[in-house]
Amino acid sequence: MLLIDLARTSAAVAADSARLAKIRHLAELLSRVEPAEAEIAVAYLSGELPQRQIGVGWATLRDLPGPRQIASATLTEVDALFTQIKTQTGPGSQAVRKALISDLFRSLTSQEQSFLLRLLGGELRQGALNGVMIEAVAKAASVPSAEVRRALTLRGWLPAVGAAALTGGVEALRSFHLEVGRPVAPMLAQSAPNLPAALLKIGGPVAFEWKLDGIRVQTHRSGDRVKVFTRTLDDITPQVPELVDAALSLAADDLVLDGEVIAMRPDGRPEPFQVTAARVASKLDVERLRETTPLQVFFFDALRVHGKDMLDLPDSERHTALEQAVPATLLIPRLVTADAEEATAFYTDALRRGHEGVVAKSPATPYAAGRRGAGWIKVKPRHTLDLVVLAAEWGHGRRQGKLSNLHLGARDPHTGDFVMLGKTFKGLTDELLTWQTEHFPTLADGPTDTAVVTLRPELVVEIAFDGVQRSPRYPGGLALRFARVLRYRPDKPPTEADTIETVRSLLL
DNA sequence: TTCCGACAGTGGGGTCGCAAT
DNA sequence: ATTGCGACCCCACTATCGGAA
Repeated sequence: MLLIDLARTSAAVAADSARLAKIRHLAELLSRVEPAEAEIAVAYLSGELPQRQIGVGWATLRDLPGPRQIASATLTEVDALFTQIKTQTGPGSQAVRKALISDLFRSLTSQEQSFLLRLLGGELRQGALNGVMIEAVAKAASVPSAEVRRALTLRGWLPAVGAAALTGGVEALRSFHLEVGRPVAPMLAQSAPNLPAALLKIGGPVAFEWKLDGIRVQTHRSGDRVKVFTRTLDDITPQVPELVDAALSLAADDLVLDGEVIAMRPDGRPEPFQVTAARVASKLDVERLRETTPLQVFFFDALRVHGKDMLDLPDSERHTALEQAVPATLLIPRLVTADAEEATAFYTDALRRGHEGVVAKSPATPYAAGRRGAGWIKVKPRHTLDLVVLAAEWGHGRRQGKLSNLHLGARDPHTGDFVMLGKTFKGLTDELLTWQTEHFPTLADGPTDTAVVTLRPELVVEIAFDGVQRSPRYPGGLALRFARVLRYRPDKPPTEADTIETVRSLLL
């Protein structure tokens, strides 16, 4: 199949806003792809590469050659080139990558170029990713989408599942099993603003567990072989030897566990997320890091114990099996209750100990991997501050032509100036975006046709955020975590905005 | 007819390892 | 030695479609 076929389909998908129409376009193409190219087609049209990453980003994609008129590139050829690019390494490799990409682009039409630019840039922007592609695969292969979903849960990689469905139908999909050593799509949580809301969503008794601010880890053990995967199914086994040891210390030797790994201080309080993230990302001298920044693992779910798959069992049964297989020191604290007061005490205790919050779980739900079902609901405290808008950036994609990303500042009471604490584009409605775009030019302190439009510090905005972290980037050495807009405060003058000292006092 | 679950999109800060400067 | 880049860790929120109620 030709790349231009995919590029045309992608354009048609982007042009139709209805999901069912997108699915029709995708299914039409998938139903005529050769078996050998099925995985490539499913990958490209859902924004992935069969190679996952090939070391090419936006910087490499700048200043590429112009298009030609005739489309001739096949999927197989492009895929082979991407594999070649991925294998480049060592001095000079970046230049080779760039040369290979340039050669490819010289042979492409403008429609093919546009498609690959978005694909390699990681922003397909056709309104169809995994969720829509699952339906398209099901339609093209004439199989129920539930079968595709089930296989995807167990395999964790849609291009492989899609290719299996297209070439082998339901039978091929049913051959996917939980395989020890191969990661499963992790179950994700929804969020609720507070405990009562979480209790209400689930109803009946609820299992509450501490939410630790660390890194999600899926741990597989078969005999003396252990593998550890992140939320995005990347293998981090070499970086977490403590976790490998913990898994090997268990009596059960055929298991898959879900948990969180986190760096703990000697006094038992958790390190800030930055410390855990740096530790887990480090690949050099892990043995030394093990002493300076030890990791601890806390398991909260069991997908397989003693060789028995438990994904379809209710949470309460999985947890019973977990308790039997894992000592209490390796378990996340958990309380099952229907009582709001007990739940509140558990929550405040978790926060007092420095943790992020709690996750409320329905004892009845199976391990619904890969979907944010209502089975798990996270609850975290929310802080707010009144900050000053220092600048705004022009948006991209559906925010093209709108002033979007806000630069936020806190007041310095000594100088009267404002100290930048980060940016946010979250929480803005279309109405607010339109208002900003019309109103901000009247506040502009300079040109408005630049990427960043500087404003006079006159507008106060109420911002919600999860916490304060140390920043090497901003002048105050502080940044807000997960900042989002709640509302503008035209009633409040900037001289009454919150101060940098208030923000600093939140860094504990 | 209305409601609501699922999905895609829009990006945020921090950190690492590697290659280039 | 420092900078730029790609990748990946954490993540909130809104708009939209279309099936469920």
